[in-house]
Amino acid sequence: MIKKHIHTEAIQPYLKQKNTFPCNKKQQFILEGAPVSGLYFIYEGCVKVFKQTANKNSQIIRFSKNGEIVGHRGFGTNYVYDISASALTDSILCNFSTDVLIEMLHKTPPLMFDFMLFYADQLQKSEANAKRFAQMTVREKVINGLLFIMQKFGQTDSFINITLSRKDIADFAGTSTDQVIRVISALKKEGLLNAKGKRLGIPDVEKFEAQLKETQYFLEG
DNA sequence: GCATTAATTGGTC
DNA sequence: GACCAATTAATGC
Repeated sequence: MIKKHIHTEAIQPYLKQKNTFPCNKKQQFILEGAPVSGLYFIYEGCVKVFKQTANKNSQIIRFSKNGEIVGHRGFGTNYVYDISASALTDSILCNFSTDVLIEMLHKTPPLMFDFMLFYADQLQKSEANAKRFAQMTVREKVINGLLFIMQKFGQTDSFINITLSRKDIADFAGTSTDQVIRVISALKKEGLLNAKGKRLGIPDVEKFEAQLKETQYFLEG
């Protein structure tokens, strides 16, 4: 979204004010409850956005990859971040301070417009999301989650282009690590899933999708 | 290579 | 389906 505008004349001065820094795998760069420090653009890599829940569990809200932004919810009226974010792979991030961002948006209406579309889209997805979670079986949650991850990060040679821990998959699908492992090994036995160590892959997407009953569309996008 | 983490399996409630 | 314990595999240094 920012990328699309990156060559327009008007925003060049602001781009100089961004702070680019590397973020290694597992490193957390947004802490829930911490004061907002602007918005992050993912220049390279993959990132997860999550929320801590009561015990020691967490819920993964969404994944982001290069070209996308994180921390946009802290922008505007919020004083502190209501989510945490950490890198899933070694990444390169750009931080735009809230001030710079505001000015940039004011001076660049097309960018502002794209931001608006982005927010509207996010809202729509999160509403669609909320409905569908409760009545899914564990197996369906896991299948659904894996499908989404595959769709988002893509697959080469029948293996998904990212390696997530079983815990991350569980946090995303809304189950426990135990359950994820059990579903995965069942799917493996059924020949619906490739698994080599931590790497997973879907050999036959159609067959895999067919495991989901009726009204199941993907999470997010 | 060793030490720490993560994955997996099996069992109990 | 949640929780725990024991074993084994993967990973970091």
